[in-house]
Amino acid sequence: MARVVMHVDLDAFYASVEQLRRPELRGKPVIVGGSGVPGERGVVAAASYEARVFGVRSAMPLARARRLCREGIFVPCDFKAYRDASEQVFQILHGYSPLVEPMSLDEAYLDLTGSQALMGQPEPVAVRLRDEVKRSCGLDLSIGIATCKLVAKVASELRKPRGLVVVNAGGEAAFLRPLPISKLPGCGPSTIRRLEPLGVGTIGDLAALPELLLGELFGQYGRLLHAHARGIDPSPVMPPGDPKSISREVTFDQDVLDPPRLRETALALLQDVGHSLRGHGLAARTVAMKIRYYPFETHSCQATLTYPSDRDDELTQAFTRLLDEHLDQSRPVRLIGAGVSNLEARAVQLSLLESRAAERAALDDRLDALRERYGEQAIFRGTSNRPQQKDFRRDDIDHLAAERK
DNA sequence: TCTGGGGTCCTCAAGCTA
DNA sequence: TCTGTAGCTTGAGGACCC
Ligand SMILES: [Mg+2]
Ligand SMILES: [Mg+2]
Repeated sequence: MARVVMHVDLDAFYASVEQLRRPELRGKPVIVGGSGVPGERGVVAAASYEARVFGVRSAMPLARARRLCREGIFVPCDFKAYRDASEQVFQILHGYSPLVEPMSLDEAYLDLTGSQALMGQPEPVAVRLRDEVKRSCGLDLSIGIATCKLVAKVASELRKPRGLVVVNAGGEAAFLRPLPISKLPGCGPSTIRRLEPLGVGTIGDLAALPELLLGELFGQYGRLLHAHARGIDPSPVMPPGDPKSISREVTFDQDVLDPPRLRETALALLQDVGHSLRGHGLAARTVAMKIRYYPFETHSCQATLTYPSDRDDELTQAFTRLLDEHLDQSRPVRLIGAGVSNLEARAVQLSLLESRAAERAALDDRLDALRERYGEQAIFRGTSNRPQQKDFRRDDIDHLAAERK
């Protein structure tokens, strides 16, 4: 049975939240970005549709946005406000499907497969959802509905703002065909640059290329690209899981050539990382440092601990080593960051459970070594029988058990 | 115009080992 | 016993997303 996947995306989210709580900003070109410090280095996080008329776009340096839009109202980011608004919206989303995959504060996939009897046809469901979010949160959103996540996402982006686009089963490839490859999620500047010389401008052009060629050019991603261009994307809607990495970084308003200050800044960031790590009940095996030197050259390095840790002292020790080894003290630093990855659930208390698990793992290693030396059938765990092994004793037992019935 | 911050996933190379 | 290799881990960098 074909799936019913919905992609929901709030329109100009941060800017809309600002206009919602400050009515004087409504109908005006609002540009959200930075932290509000004059002269800071920052980019546009969101622009209201009134500002977009001037050519202002997300990810554009604020300095450029100011030149493009002299009458723009520049507002610093307030993530707490956006998080609060986002939570309200997600409350509503959960009323429409038990399976919601958040992609960011302003975006989510909902799996509506099999909900027709309960909820009705997908399109009227989408209209109700849109109206409910508007009524109770005051925010506009766009919706795409299709048989897979990829096509649903392209659909939701197509008629923003307040768009609703449904792509019926079987119509995926035809829907994508005329669109420029830039609309395909995952197809960014670098991929576009490499496809251009092949004469690929539209998703249809891309779909026409042999899978082998794409595999040759783009490796694993090439095969995915080939499927995506045809509207094929079997990836399931997944509930949120544990984070895979946690990091904090800052770009200085002016480049810094002062090792003690860099160190203090970085260690404060790392403590924040540690705090978040413990908040998630996780421990990290890898500690990482990121540095961006003047003018814009980024380096990263990482070290793996012998065992996972969530303790500031241990993380700090590893991080300090990275800093001492890798910081080039002669170069001005633009950005510094700290992070952890290779995360695992924190061991419960200190002990039994954990040390037993470790013992078991060590035992497995020894058994594997013996098997390598003496053959697969040589040895098994005390409690386990040889799988599939014809063993007359077992046959007898099985036979008796069957007769006893 | 001068390039944020928080993530995810991929690639490639090198070392290790089953 | 030696050799070859497949697969994992680690580390650096890059593309991409919002
Ligand atoms: Mg979005
Ligand atoms: Mg959005």
